[in-house]
Amino acid sequence: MSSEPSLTEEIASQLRDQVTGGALTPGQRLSEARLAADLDISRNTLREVFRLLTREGLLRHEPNRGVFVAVPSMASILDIYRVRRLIEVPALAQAWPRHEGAGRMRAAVVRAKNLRDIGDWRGIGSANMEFHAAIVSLSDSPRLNAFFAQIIAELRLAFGLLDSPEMLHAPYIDRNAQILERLEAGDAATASVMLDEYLGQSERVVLQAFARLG
Amino acid sequence: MSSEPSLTEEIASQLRDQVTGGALTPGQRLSEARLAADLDISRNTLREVFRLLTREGLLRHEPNRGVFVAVPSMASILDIYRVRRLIEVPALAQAWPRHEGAGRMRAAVVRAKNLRDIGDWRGIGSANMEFHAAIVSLSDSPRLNAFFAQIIAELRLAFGLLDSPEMLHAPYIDRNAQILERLEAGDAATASVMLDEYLGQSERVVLQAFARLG
DNA sequence: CTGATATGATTGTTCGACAATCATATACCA
DNA sequence: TGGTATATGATTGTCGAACAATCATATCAG
Repeated sequence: MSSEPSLTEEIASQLRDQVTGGALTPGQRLSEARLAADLDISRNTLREVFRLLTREGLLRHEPNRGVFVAVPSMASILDIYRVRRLIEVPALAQAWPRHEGAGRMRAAVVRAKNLRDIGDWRGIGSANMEFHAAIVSLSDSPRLNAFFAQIIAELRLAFGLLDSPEMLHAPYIDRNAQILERLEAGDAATASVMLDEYLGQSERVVLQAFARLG
Repeated sequence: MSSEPSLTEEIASQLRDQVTGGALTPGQRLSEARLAADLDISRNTLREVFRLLTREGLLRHEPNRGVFVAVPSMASILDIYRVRRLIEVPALAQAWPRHEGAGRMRAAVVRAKNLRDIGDWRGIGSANMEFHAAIVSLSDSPRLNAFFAQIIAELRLAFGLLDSPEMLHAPYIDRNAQILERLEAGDAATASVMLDEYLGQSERVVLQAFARLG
Protein backbone atom coordinates (compact mmCIF):
# COMPACT_ATOMS: atom_id res chain seq x y z
CA MET A 1 0.00 0.00 0.00
CA SER A 2 2.73 2.42 0.96
CA SER A 3 4.40 3.34 -2.32
CA GLU A 4 7.64 3.78 -0.50
CA PRO A 5 10.14 5.83 -2.50
CA SER A 6 13.33 3.87 -2.86
CA LEU A 7 16.20 4.76 -0.62
CA THR A 8 17.97 6.25 -3.61
CA GLU A 9 15.10 8.64 -4.33
CA GLU A 10 14.85 9.52 -0.68
CA ILE A 11 18.50 10.41 -0.34
CA ALA A 12 18.39 12.22 -3.67
CA SER A 13 15.58 14.41 -2.43
CA GLN A 14 17.48 15.04 0.78
CA LEU A 15 20.67 16.00 -1.03
CA ARG A 16 18.74 18.11 -3.50
CA ASP A 17 17.31 20.13 -0.66
CA GLN A 18 20.74 20.61 0.82
CA VAL A 19 22.10 21.85 -2.49
CA THR A 20 19.23 24.16 -3.40
CA GLY A 21 18.89 25.23 0.22
CA GLY A 22 22.45 26.43 0.38
CA ALA A 23 23.69 23.92 2.94
CA LEU A 24 26.28 22.87 0.39
CA THR A 25 28.44 25.53 -1.21
CA PRO A 26 28.68 25.65 -5.02
CA GLY A 27 32.02 24.31 -6.15
CA GLN A 28 32.35 22.19 -3.04
CA ARG A 29 33.58 18.70 -3.61
CA LEU A 30 31.53 15.77 -2.42
CA SER A 31 33.66 12.86 -1.36
CA GLU A 32 32.00 9.55 -2.05
CA ALA A 33 33.44 7.81 0.95
CA ARG A 34 32.77 10.52 3.49
CA LEU A 35 29.31 11.47 2.26
CA ALA A 36 28.30 7.83 2.14
CA ALA A 37 29.41 7.46 5.72
CA ASP A 38 27.65 10.65 6.82
CA LEU A 39 24.40 9.67 5.14
CA ASP A 40 24.82 6.13 6.37
CA ILE A 41 24.38 4.57 2.95
CA SER A 42 26.70 2.54 0.78
CA ARG A 43 28.92 4.03 -1.87
CA ASN A 44 26.96 2.22 -4.54
CA THR A 45 23.70 3.82 -3.52
CA LEU A 46 25.30 7.23 -3.22
CA ARG A 47 26.64 6.86 -6.72
CA GLU A 48 23.15 6.35 -8.07
CA VAL A 49 22.07 9.47 -6.25
CA PHE A 50 24.95 11.36 -7.84
CA ARG A 51 23.85 10.23 -11.27
CA LEU A 52 20.39 11.58 -10.67
CA LEU A 53 21.45 14.98 -9.41
CA THR A 54 24.14 15.34 -12.04
CA ARG A 55 21.49 14.77 -14.67
CA GLU A 56 19.45 17.53 -13.07
CA GLY A 57 22.31 19.96 -13.31
CA LEU A 58 22.78 20.36 -9.57
CA LEU A 59 26.04 18.44 -9.43
CA ARG A 60 28.94 18.35 -11.82
CA HIS A 61 30.89 15.20 -12.45
CA GLU A 62 34.54 15.26 -13.45
CA PRO A 63 35.86 11.84 -14.49
CA ASN A 64 38.26 10.31 -12.04
CA ARG A 65 38.08 13.43 -9.93
CA GLY A 66 34.71 13.28 -8.27
CA VAL A 67 31.47 15.20 -8.10
CA PHE A 68 31.13 18.83 -7.14
CA VAL A 69 28.22 21.09 -6.37
CA ALA A 70 27.52 22.92 -9.61
CA VAL A 71 28.64 26.52 -9.89
CA PRO A 72 26.06 28.69 -11.62
CA SER A 73 27.48 30.98 -14.24
CA MET A 74 26.07 34.09 -15.79
CA ALA A 75 25.58 32.11 -18.98
CA SER A 76 23.52 29.52 -17.15
CA ILE A 77 21.31 32.21 -15.61
CA LEU A 78 20.73 33.74 -19.02
CA ASP A 79 19.85 30.33 -20.38
CA ILE A 80 17.53 29.56 -17.52
CA TYR A 81 15.58 32.77 -17.99
CA ARG A 82 15.31 32.20 -21.71
CA VAL A 83 13.85 28.77 -21.07
CA ARG A 84 11.52 30.13 -18.41
CA ARG A 85 10.13 32.72 -20.77
CA LEU A 86 9.72 30.20 -23.55
CA ILE A 87 7.77 27.82 -21.37
CA GLU A 88 5.92 29.94 -18.86
CA VAL A 89 4.52 32.67 -21.10
CA PRO A 90 2.75 30.40 -23.61
CA ALA A 91 1.53 28.13 -20.82
CA LEU A 92 -0.16 31.08 -19.16
CA ALA A 93 -1.36 32.63 -22.41
CA GLN A 94 -3.42 29.63 -23.40
CA ALA A 95 -4.55 28.78 -19.91
CA TRP A 96 -8.07 27.91 -18.96
CA PRO A 97 -8.95 30.06 -15.91
CA ARG A 98 -10.48 27.21 -13.91
CA HIS A 99 -7.62 24.86 -14.48
CA GLU A 100 -6.38 23.08 -11.42
CA GLY A 101 -3.08 24.90 -11.77
CA ALA A 102 -4.82 28.19 -11.07
CA GLY A 103 -5.65 26.85 -7.62
CA ARG A 104 -2.00 26.05 -7.06
CA MET A 105 -1.10 29.56 -8.12
CA ARG A 106 -3.54 31.04 -5.65
CA ALA A 107 -2.30 28.84 -2.83
CA ALA A 108 1.25 29.95 -3.54
CA VAL A 109 0.28 33.62 -3.50
CA VAL A 110 -1.53 33.27 -0.19
CA ARG A 111 1.36 31.41 1.32
CA ALA A 112 3.85 34.00 0.16
CA LYS A 113 1.81 36.81 1.71
CA ASN A 114 1.58 35.01 5.04
CA LEU A 115 5.29 34.32 5.03
CA ARG A 116 6.03 37.94 4.28
CA ASP A 117 4.30 38.93 7.51
CA ILE A 118 6.70 36.82 9.51
CA GLY A 119 9.73 37.66 7.40
CA ASP A 120 10.49 34.14 6.21
CA TRP A 121 12.33 35.06 3.04
CA ARG A 122 13.49 31.58 2.24
CA GLY A 123 9.93 30.36 2.46
CA ILE A 124 8.84 33.19 0.20
CA GLY A 125 11.36 32.04 -2.35
CA SER A 126 9.89 28.55 -2.27
CA ALA A 127 6.37 29.88 -2.61
CA ASN A 128 7.43 32.00 -5.54
CA MET A 129 8.94 29.01 -7.29
CA GLU A 130 5.79 27.04 -6.62
CA PHE A 131 3.78 29.83 -8.22
CA HIS A 132 5.74 29.51 -11.43
CA ALA A 133 5.71 25.74 -11.39
CA ALA A 134 1.94 26.04 -11.13
CA ILE A 135 1.93 28.25 -14.22
CA VAL A 136 3.75 25.57 -16.16
CA SER A 137 1.31 22.97 -14.91
CA LEU A 138 -1.37 24.88 -16.81
CA SER A 139 0.10 23.39 -19.96
CA ASP A 140 -0.87 19.85 -18.92
CA SER A 141 2.43 18.58 -20.30
CA PRO A 142 4.23 16.00 -18.17
CA ARG A 143 7.46 16.58 -20.04
CA LEU A 144 7.39 20.34 -19.66
CA ASN A 145 6.61 20.01 -15.97
CA ALA A 146 9.49 17.64 -15.38
CA PHE A 147 11.86 19.82 -17.37
CA PHE A 148 10.76 22.94 -15.55
CA ALA A 149 11.27 21.29 -12.18
CA GLN A 150 14.93 20.89 -13.08
CA ILE A 151 15.21 24.45 -14.26
CA ILE A 152 13.75 25.65 -10.99
CA ALA A 153 16.22 23.58 -9.00
CA GLU A 154 19.09 25.10 -10.93
CA LEU A 155 17.74 28.57 -10.38
CA ARG A 156 17.47 27.98 -6.66
CA LEU A 157 21.07 26.93 -6.67
CA ALA A 158 21.98 30.21 -8.32
CA PHE A 159 19.87 32.16 -5.84
CA GLY A 160 21.75 30.49 -3.03
CA LEU A 161 24.84 32.27 -4.23
CA LEU A 162 23.23 35.66 -3.84
CA ASP A 163 22.46 37.45 -0.63
CA SER A 164 19.58 39.77 0.25
CA PRO A 165 16.68 37.49 -0.56
CA GLU A 166 14.27 40.34 0.06
CA MET A 167 15.55 42.09 -3.01
CA LEU A 168 15.05 38.94 -5.03
CA HIS A 169 11.58 37.94 -3.96
CA ALA A 170 9.75 40.65 -2.04
CA PRO A 171 8.75 42.89 -4.95
CA TYR A 172 7.21 39.99 -6.84
CA ILE A 173 4.61 38.85 -4.37
CA ASP A 174 2.14 41.51 -5.35
CA ARG A 175 3.01 41.11 -8.97
CA ASN A 176 2.21 37.43 -8.83
CA ALA A 177 -1.09 38.32 -7.23
CA GLN A 178 -1.89 40.70 -10.07
CA ILE A 179 -1.04 38.12 -12.70
CA LEU A 180 -3.27 35.61 -11.00
CA GLU A 181 -6.07 38.14 -10.75
CA ARG A 182 -5.89 38.77 -14.49
CA LEU A 183 -5.99 35.05 -15.22
CA GLU A 184 -8.95 34.47 -12.95
CA ALA A 185 -10.74 37.34 -14.67
CA GLY A 186 -10.42 35.37 -17.88
CA ASP A 187 -7.82 37.69 -19.36
CA ALA A 188 -5.00 35.24 -19.92
CA ALA A 189 -3.53 37.40 -22.69
CA THR A 190 -2.82 40.34 -20.39
CA ALA A 191 -1.65 38.00 -17.67
CA SER A 192 0.94 36.47 -19.97
CA VAL A 193 2.21 39.89 -21.01
CA MET A 194 2.61 40.83 -17.37
CA LEU A 195 4.46 37.60 -16.76
CA ASP A 196 6.80 38.35 -19.63
CA GLU A 197 7.64 41.73 -18.13
CA TYR A 198 8.02 40.15 -14.73
CA LEU A 199 10.57 37.69 -16.06
CA GLY A 200 12.49 40.41 -17.81
CA GLN A 201 12.79 42.47 -14.65
CA SER A 202 13.60 39.50 -12.49
CA GLU A 203 16.35 38.47 -14.86
CA ARG A 204 17.89 41.92 -14.71
CA VAL A 205 17.86 41.99 -10.91
CA VAL A 206 19.40 38.54 -10.67
CA LEU A 207 22.10 39.30 -13.19
CA GLN A 208 22.99 42.51 -11.41
CA ALA A 209 23.21 40.78 -8.07
CA PHE A 210 25.31 38.12 -9.71
CA ALA A 211 27.64 40.65 -11.28
CA ARG A 212 28.28 42.17 -7.84
CA LEU A 213 29.94 38.93 -6.82
CA GLY A 214 32.77 38.83 -9.31
CA MET B 1 44.44 12.90 -23.76
CA SER B 2 41.65 10.58 -24.85
CA SER B 3 38.57 11.91 -23.11
CA GLU B 4 37.36 8.37 -22.75
CA PRO B 5 33.66 8.18 -22.05
CA SER B 6 33.14 6.14 -18.93
CA LEU B 7 32.05 2.57 -19.31
CA THR B 8 28.62 3.56 -18.06
CA GLU B 9 28.18 6.17 -20.77
CA GLU B 10 29.41 3.77 -23.37
CA ILE B 11 26.98 1.04 -22.43
CA ALA B 12 24.20 3.59 -22.07
CA SER B 13 24.76 4.78 -25.61
CA GLN B 14 24.79 1.20 -26.80
CA LEU B 15 21.56 0.33 -25.03
CA ARG B 16 19.97 3.57 -26.16
CA ASP B 17 20.64 2.64 -29.76
CA GLN B 18 19.14 -0.78 -29.22
CA VAL B 19 16.01 0.73 -27.75
CA THR B 20 15.50 3.51 -30.29
CA GLY B 21 16.61 1.20 -33.08
CA GLY B 22 13.93 -1.30 -32.31
CA ALA B 23 16.21 -4.14 -31.26
CA LEU B 24 14.36 -4.18 -27.95
CA THR B 25 10.59 -4.37 -27.98
CA PRO B 26 8.61 -1.80 -25.99
CA GLY B 27 7.22 -3.38 -22.87
CA GLN B 28 9.97 -5.96 -22.80
CA ARG B 29 11.49 -6.60 -19.44
CA LEU B 30 15.20 -6.20 -18.94
CA SER B 31 16.60 -8.59 -16.37
CA GLU B 32 19.48 -7.12 -14.45
CA ALA B 33 21.32 -10.38 -14.05
CA ARG B 34 20.98 -11.61 -17.61
CA LEU B 35 21.61 -8.29 -19.32
CA ALA B 36 24.64 -7.67 -17.15
CA ALA B 37 25.97 -11.06 -18.17
CA ASP B 38 25.23 -10.47 -21.85
CA LEU B 39 26.88 -7.06 -21.87
CA ASP B 40 29.70 -8.41 -19.75
CA ILE B 41 29.43 -5.73 -17.10
CA SER B 42 28.55 -5.87 -13.44
CA ARG B 43 25.08 -5.45 -12.10
CA ASN B 44 26.09 -2.23 -10.39
CA THR B 45 27.28 -0.64 -13.59
CA LEU B 46 24.19 -1.79 -15.45
CA ARG B 47 22.09 -0.22 -12.75
CA GLU B 48 23.68 3.14 -13.35
CA VAL B 49 22.94 2.75 -17.04
CA PHE B 50 19.33 2.00 -16.19
CA ARG B 51 19.10 5.16 -14.14
CA LEU B 52 20.31 7.21 -17.06
CA LEU B 53 17.94 5.76 -19.61
CA THR B 54 15.02 5.81 -17.23
CA ARG B 55 15.64 9.51 -16.72
CA GLU B 56 15.54 9.93 -20.49
CA GLY B 57 12.17 8.27 -20.71
CA LEU B 58 13.38 5.27 -22.70
CA LEU B 59 13.03 2.81 -19.86
CA ARG B 60 10.42 2.51 -17.18
CA HIS B 61 11.27 1.44 -13.69
CA GLU B 62 8.78 -0.37 -11.47
CA PRO B 63 10.00 -0.72 -7.88
CA ASN B 64 10.92 -4.24 -6.91
CA ARG B 65 9.77 -5.46 -10.30
CA GLY B 66 12.49 -4.36 -12.64
CA VAL B 67 12.97 -2.10 -15.64
CA PHE B 68 11.06 -2.35 -18.88
CA VAL B 69 11.41 -0.76 -22.27
CA ALA B 70 9.01 2.16 -22.23
CA VAL B 71 5.75 1.79 -24.11
CA PRO B 72 4.82 4.96 -25.98
CA SER B 73 1.22 5.96 -25.58
CA MET B 74 -0.93 8.24 -27.66
CA ALA B 75 -0.81 10.73 -24.82
CA SER B 76 2.97 10.73 -24.90
CA ILE B 77 3.01 11.35 -28.64
CA LEU B 78 0.64 14.26 -28.24
CA ASP B 79 2.83 15.66 -25.49
CA ILE B 80 5.98 15.20 -27.52
CA TYR B 81 4.57 17.11 -30.47
CA ARG B 82 3.35 19.89 -28.26
CA VAL B 83 6.83 20.25 -26.84
CA ARG B 84 8.39 20.08 -30.28
CA ARG B 85 6.22 22.89 -31.53
CA LEU B 86 6.90 25.01 -28.49
CA ILE B 87 10.64 24.67 -28.86
CA GLU B 88 11.34 24.31 -32.55
CA VAL B 89 9.12 27.05 -33.96
CA PRO B 90 10.48 29.94 -31.88
CA ALA B 91 14.02 28.66 -32.29
CA LEU B 92 13.67 28.86 -36.04
CA ALA B 93 11.70 32.10 -36.02
CA GLN B 94 14.44 34.07 -34.31
CA ALA B 95 17.30 32.32 -36.06
CA TRP B 96 20.25 34.07 -37.58
CA PRO B 97 20.66 32.65 -41.13
CA ARG B 98 24.40 32.12 -40.86
CA HIS B 99 24.24 30.37 -37.56
CA GLU B 100 26.26 27.21 -37.30
CA GLY B 101 23.03 25.26 -36.85
CA ALA B 102 22.01 26.18 -40.40
CA GLY B 103 25.00 24.23 -41.61
CA ARG B 104 23.88 21.22 -39.64
CA MET B 105 20.43 21.57 -41.15
CA ARG B 106 21.88 21.61 -44.64
CA ALA B 107 24.07 18.61 -43.99
CA ALA B 108 21.05 16.69 -42.73
CA VAL B 109 19.02 17.56 -45.81
CA VAL B 110 21.80 16.45 -48.14
CA ARG B 111 22.26 13.24 -46.25
CA ALA B 112 18.55 12.47 -46.33
CA LYS B 113 18.41 12.98 -50.08
CA ASN B 114 21.34 10.67 -50.65
CA LEU B 115 19.83 8.02 -48.42
CA ARG B 116 16.55 8.27 -50.27
CA ASP B 117 18.30 7.22 -53.45
CA ILE B 118 19.44 3.98 -51.89
CA GLY B 119 16.23 3.42 -49.96
CA ASP B 120 17.72 3.53 -46.46
CA TRP B 121 14.61 4.57 -44.59
CA ARG B 122 16.05 4.09 -41.15
CA GLY B 123 18.91 6.36 -42.08
CA ILE B 124 16.47 8.92 -43.43
CA GLY B 125 14.71 8.89 -40.10
CA SER B 126 17.98 9.63 -38.35
CA ALA B 127 18.78 12.44 -40.76
CA ASN B 128 15.35 13.91 -40.25
CA MET B 129 15.81 13.91 -36.48
CA GLU B 130 19.20 15.52 -36.93
CA PHE B 131 17.57 18.24 -39.01
CA HIS B 132 15.23 19.13 -36.19
CA ALA B 133 17.89 18.88 -33.54
CA ALA B 134 19.84 21.37 -35.66
CA ILE B 135 16.85 23.70 -35.62
CA VAL B 136 16.83 23.65 -31.83
CA SER B 137 20.54 24.31 -31.79
CA LEU B 138 19.76 27.65 -33.42
CA SER B 139 18.52 28.76 -30.03
CA ASP B 140 22.02 28.49 -28.50
CA SER B 141 20.48 27.08 -25.34
CA PRO B 142 22.31 24.13 -23.79
CA ARG B 143 19.28 23.25 -21.71
CA LEU B 144 16.86 23.25 -24.61
CA ASN B 145 19.24 21.16 -26.67
CA ALA B 146 19.62 18.58 -23.93
CA PHE B 147 15.90 18.46 -23.33
CA PHE B 148 15.17 18.12 -27.02
CA ALA B 149 17.62 15.26 -27.36
CA GLN B 150 15.51 13.33 -24.88
CA ILE B 151 12.33 14.19 -26.69
CA ILE B 152 13.82 12.96 -29.93
CA ALA B 153 14.88 9.69 -28.35
CA GLU B 154 11.37 9.13 -27.07
CA LEU B 155 9.93 9.90 -30.48
CA ARG B 156 12.25 7.40 -32.11
CA LEU B 157 11.04 4.81 -29.67
CA ALA B 158 7.49 5.56 -30.71
CA PHE B 159 8.43 5.38 -34.39
CA GLY B 160 9.92 1.98 -33.80
CA LEU B 161 6.44 0.76 -32.99
CA LEU B 162 5.12 1.84 -36.36
CA ASP B 163 5.76 0.21 -39.68
CA SER B 164 6.11 1.76 -43.12
CA PRO B 165 8.88 4.23 -42.40
CA GLU B 166 8.49 5.66 -45.88
CA MET B 167 5.10 7.07 -44.93
CA LEU B 168 6.64 8.63 -41.86
CA HIS B 169 9.71 10.25 -43.35
CA ALA B 170 9.69 10.34 -47.13
CA PRO B 171 7.31 13.24 -47.68
CA TYR B 172 9.26 15.48 -45.36
CA ILE B 173 12.62 15.46 -47.06
CA ASP B 174 11.63 18.07 -49.59
CA ARG B 175 9.73 20.00 -47.00
CA ASN B 176 12.80 20.23 -44.84
CA ALA B 177 14.71 21.47 -47.86
CA GLN B 178 12.15 24.20 -48.44
CA ILE B 179 12.25 25.31 -44.84
CA LEU B 180 16.01 25.51 -44.99
CA GLU B 181 15.86 27.45 -48.24
CA ARG B 182 13.58 30.05 -46.64
CA LEU B 183 15.89 30.38 -43.65
CA GLU B 184 18.96 30.81 -45.81
CA ALA B 185 17.08 33.46 -47.79
CA GLY B 186 16.80 35.41 -44.56
CA ASP B 187 13.09 34.78 -44.22
CA ALA B 188 13.00 33.04 -40.88
CA ALA B 189 9.42 34.11 -40.27
CA THR B 190 8.05 32.16 -43.23
CA ALA B 191 10.33 29.27 -42.43
CA SER B 192 8.93 28.99 -38.94
CA VAL B 193 5.36 29.06 -40.23
CA MET B 194 6.21 26.24 -42.62
CA LEU B 195 7.75 24.32 -39.76
CA ASP B 196 4.62 24.76 -37.71
CA GLU B 197 2.50 23.32 -40.51
CA TYR B 198 5.02 20.54 -40.97
CA LEU B 199 4.73 19.54 -37.34
CA GLY B 200 0.96 19.61 -37.47
CA GLN B 201 0.85 17.29 -40.43
CA SER B 202 3.54 14.99 -39.08
CA GLU B 203 1.65 14.68 -35.83
CA ARG B 204 -1.52 13.71 -37.64
CA VAL B 205 0.25 11.04 -39.68
CA VAL B 206 1.95 9.57 -36.64
CA LEU B 207 -1.23 9.51 -34.60
CA GLN B 208 -3.11 7.82 -37.41
CA ALA B 209 -0.44 5.18 -37.82
CA PHE B 210 -0.48 4.71 -34.07
CA ALA B 211 -4.24 4.36 -33.98
CA ARG B 212 -4.03 1.56 -36.53
CA LEU B 213 -2.16 -0.56 -34.02
CA GLY B 214 -4.78 -0.78 -31.27
C1' DC C 1 63.67 27.39 -7.99
C1' DT C 2 62.17 24.07 -11.46
C1' DG C 3 61.21 19.52 -13.01
C1' DA C 4 60.85 14.51 -12.35
C1' DT C 5 59.56 10.90 -9.31
C1' DA C 6 57.38 8.49 -5.49
C1' DT C 7 53.65 8.36 -2.35
C1' DG C 8 48.93 8.58 -0.87
C1' DA C 9 44.11 9.25 -1.63
C1' DT C 10 39.96 8.87 -4.56
C1' DT C 11 37.38 7.11 -8.16
C1' DG C 12 35.77 3.27 -11.48
C1' DT C 13 34.34 -1.23 -11.62
C1' DT C 14 33.69 -5.79 -10.10
C1' DC C 15 32.23 -9.49 -7.04
C1' DG C 16 29.59 -11.78 -3.64
C1' DA C 17 26.12 -11.66 -0.10
C1' DC C 18 21.60 -11.23 2.07
C1' DA C 19 17.04 -9.27 3.20
C1' DA C 20 12.80 -7.62 1.02
C1' DT C 21 9.60 -8.13 -2.41
C1' DC C 22 7.21 -10.12 -6.18
C1' DA C 23 5.37 -14.07 -9.24
C1' DT C 24 4.09 -18.64 -9.55
C1' DA C 25 2.79 -23.10 -8.25
C1' DT C 26 1.01 -25.98 -4.69
C1' DA C 27 -2.08 -27.39 -1.09
C1' DC C 28 -6.15 -26.78 1.44
C1' DC C 29 -10.97 -26.08 2.33
C1' DA C 30 -15.84 -25.21 1.24
C1' DT D 1 -14.60 -28.39 -8.61
C1' DG D 2 -13.35 -23.67 -7.66
C1' DG D 3 -11.36 -20.26 -5.01
C1' DT D 4 -8.30 -18.88 -1.35
C1' DA D 5 -4.20 -19.23 1.36
C1' DT D 6 0.38 -20.77 1.77
C1' DA D 7 4.99 -22.19 0.29
C1' DT D 8 8.48 -21.88 -3.13
C1' DG D 9 11.58 -19.68 -6.29
C1' DA D 10 13.36 -15.84 -8.68
C1' DT D 11 14.51 -10.91 -8.88
C1' DT D 12 15.42 -6.60 -7.08
C1' DG D 13 17.44 -3.32 -3.39
C1' DT D 14 21.23 -2.48 -0.70
C1' DC D 15 25.41 -3.42 1.36
C1' DG D 16 30.43 -4.27 2.13
C1' DA D 17 34.87 -5.34 0.47
C1' DA D 18 38.31 -5.51 -2.92
C1' DC D 19 41.56 -3.93 -6.54
C1' DA D 20 43.25 -1.48 -10.65
C1' DA D 21 43.40 3.08 -12.74
C1' DT D 22 43.80 7.74 -12.15
C1' DC D 23 44.66 12.02 -9.88
C1' DA D 24 46.86 15.23 -6.30
C1' DT D 25 50.53 16.14 -3.42
C1' DA D 26 54.89 15.85 -1.36
C1' DT D 27 59.62 14.58 -1.91
C1' DC D 28 63.89 14.79 -4.07
C1' DA D 29 67.48 15.86 -7.69
C1' DG D 30 69.67 19.13 -10.47
